Parts: sequence; C-alpha cells; structure tokens
Amino acid sequence: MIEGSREGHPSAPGTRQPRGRKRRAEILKGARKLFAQRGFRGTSLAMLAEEIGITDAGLLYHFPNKSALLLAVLEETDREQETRMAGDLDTADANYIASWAEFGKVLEDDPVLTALDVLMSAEHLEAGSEFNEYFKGRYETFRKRLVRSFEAGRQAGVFRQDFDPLMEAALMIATLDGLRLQWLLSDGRISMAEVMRYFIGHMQARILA
Amino acid sequence: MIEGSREGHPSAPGTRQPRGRKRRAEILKGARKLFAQRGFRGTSLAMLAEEIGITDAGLLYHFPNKSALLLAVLEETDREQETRMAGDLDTADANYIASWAEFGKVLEDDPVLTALDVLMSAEHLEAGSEFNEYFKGRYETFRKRLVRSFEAGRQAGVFRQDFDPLMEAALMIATLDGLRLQWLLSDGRISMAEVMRYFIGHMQARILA
DNA sequence: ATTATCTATAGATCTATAGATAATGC
DNA sequence: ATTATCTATAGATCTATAGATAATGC
Repeated sequence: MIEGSREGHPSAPGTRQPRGRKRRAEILKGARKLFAQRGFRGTSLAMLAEEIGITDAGLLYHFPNKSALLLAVLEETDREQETRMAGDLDTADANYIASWAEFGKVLEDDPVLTALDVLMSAEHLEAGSEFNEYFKGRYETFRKRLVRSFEAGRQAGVFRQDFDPLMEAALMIATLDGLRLQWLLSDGRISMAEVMRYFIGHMQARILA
Repeated sequence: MIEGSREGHPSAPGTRQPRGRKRRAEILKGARKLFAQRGFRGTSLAMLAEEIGITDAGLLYHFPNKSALLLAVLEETDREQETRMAGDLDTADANYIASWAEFGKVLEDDPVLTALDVLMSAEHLEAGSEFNEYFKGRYETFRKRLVRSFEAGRQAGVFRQDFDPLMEAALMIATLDGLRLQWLLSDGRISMAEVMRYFIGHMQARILA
C-alpha cells in the first residue's frame, strides 16, 4: 500500500554520488525536525526546502512526493530506535526490567524524535488513512515483543506466575506514551525519566518472583 | 492571545435566532467530528461546510475564522467534560478513587471526543503556536486538581502519608493519555476501560491507608 | 428591519511536473 | 555521460471578503 522507498533496480536517486547522499541526509533531518514541530500536514515542501536551502523541485528529485518522504523518515527513525533499544526488548530478567526504567530518559534525550512520534501517530489515527496501518503495526509489534519478554521471564522463574503479561505490556506502553505528551506540554517540568522510573519500580514489585 | 469567542456587545452572530443557533450547533458538531478524524490542519472549511450542507462563506458568518471555530469547539468540549467528571476530581476518598477507575470507560464512550483531544494536543505541541498555551494550561489545571485530591485524601486519613501526590497524578494522567492512543490504534482491542481499572486497582494498593 | 446564507472571487498557498542548467565522475 | 539542482509554471486547493439574496421576527 505504501510505496516509494525502494525504486526500480538502479539505486534510488540521491544515493549515487556523495553529494546526493549528503543532501538526502539533510532532507531527512530537516523533515524530521519540521514534521516534529508542525506535523506532516502543517509542513509544506516549500517550507522544508527553504529550511534546507534548496528548492522544492530539488527536494522532489530525492523523494518523488511528500508521502515517500515521510515513509523514508519513519524507516530511518525505526532503524535508530531498533538499534537503541535493541536487546532491551527481546528477553527479560531483573536486569532488563531495570533498563526499561530508563526508557523515559532515552526519550528525553531525543526530543525531536519524541515529538515526531507523538505527532505522526496522532495525525494518522483515522482508519484507512495512508499511514494508519503502519502505526497500528508498530504498536502491535512493540506490544508483542514486550509480552514475549514477560512470558520468557515468567518461564525463567524471574517473574511470578500470576500476572497478566498483556495487561502489563499495554500499561507500560501507555505510561510511556502518555508521559511524552505531558512532558512536551509542561516545558519538561514533568520528567518522563523520573515518572517512568517510579512506574517501573512499582511494576517490579508487582511481577518479580 | 486567543480571540474570537466573545464578540462586542450585541450577541454573537448565529445566536440570535433559533435557526442560527441550530446551525451553529451543527457546525460545532461537524467540526468536532472532522477535526477528530483529520486534524485541524487536515480539515478545510470547504470540507466542513460540505459535511454540514452549507457553503464555506455561510460557515464564516458564524465563526469569523478557522481558529475561532476551533476555540469554540474546545470551549464546548471543556464544558462537557467538566460536567461529566464534575465531582470526581475535587475531593478524594475511597469512593472517588473507584470512580477514577471508570475514566477509561468514560473515554471509550465518546470516541470522537477522545480522538479530538489526542489530535488537537498533538497538533499544538509547538511552543508559541496559537493554541499551545491552552493545552499546557489544561494539563496544569487537571494535574493540580488531582494533586489537591490526593492531598485532601491524605489529610482525611484515607490515604497513606508516604506517597508523592504529584508523581501519582502525573502517572495517572499519563496512563489515561497513553491508553487513548493505544486504544485508537488497536481497533479497540486494547481496552482503555479494562487497563485503567487494573491501573487504579494497583494505585489503591499503593496509596490507601 | 434584521439575521442568515449564498455566489463570486481575490490572493495566497500547495504539490508536482517539464525542461533547462550546473556539478560530478569516468 | 550521468547525476543533482534550478526556473518556471500548471492546476488544485485554501482562507477569507464583498456584495447580493433569502428567511425570519416584529
């Protein structure tokens, strides 16, 4: 359904020469920033081009249209988040839980990415809209990985038998997501890092064997 | 800073005759729906006018511009939420906490309003943007009311002495906010009502005396 | 007589394309 | 020779206003 990232066979435009690759990276960085500040719909190609110091037609040489650009931004941030949170998601023991306590801090350290995620998810809530499936899938995947972690920890005897992994996963994700909004709308006075540590502390009390 | 809701002295246009008042209400309802589906920036006056069965110029007789329309929508939803959650916020004892457990259910019962809140908050995250202060203020107010509830319950001896009201308030709001997104992006498979009850159950265990 | 709505349109975007030009790599 | 970028512009919006007309209330 979502097209545009991988072209035919010859490598995508803007990736063949160093100059092009560099410009492409600048475009992605600028897009991430403006989409995070003003949303996908609130950012025009002209605004973005000006931010980068290029014309909008120049920009469209690199990405065939605005949607393809957003897709590329999302693919890039996905890769980053994957490497950042890598091991923390796919196994679980007492140490991993401790690392979950730092997820709030991780988000605070990249405010642009945090705002981007909040805004892009919200702008694509509508069923059937172009990126809706993408965001639904991302939630599903993330939640499933957490659930598997909880189950693994339970089988390893690190966690108790009588808790509901899906419930805990949904709650943990909700906490993290909700904190983003509150952090962004309180000039940072509500600390994601702090509240997340508090939350995970109590989660440990609930589920550790 | 935000203008447009209250006009000069003669009552606002569209409120003087029954026909006008009815149309005005239809506009607000349509705006709520479309803003919730496609965002403020994603909704054009023409789209909205068509939804209602009027022309965009006709619409602008009732609200001088798009911002004034959003402001009116927000004022209306504020009033509704205030009456709905009325007593539940300004005192706290064991019963009130039980009513907090139903906040998830309350949000599930009005999906349009829930999506509207998520989308409008996200679209106005940027410091200095037209409605940013409005959303910041709303969070601040809500959080303060909860903190006061917690403190009142503590002084009444219903709650323990050794918990942090601000932390619990921030966490409770984050949970509710995060659940909205997860609920909306899971076709309702993650139930706000259910997870919120679970959360409040454990909160009670933490803070009840 | 006043209030509500419409037609028509200005003027400012916005996305995207065509075709020309400049920069790079062989 | 190929890749990257620009100029110019089409065509589709978008918000908002001016001025005309229709509906309502006295």
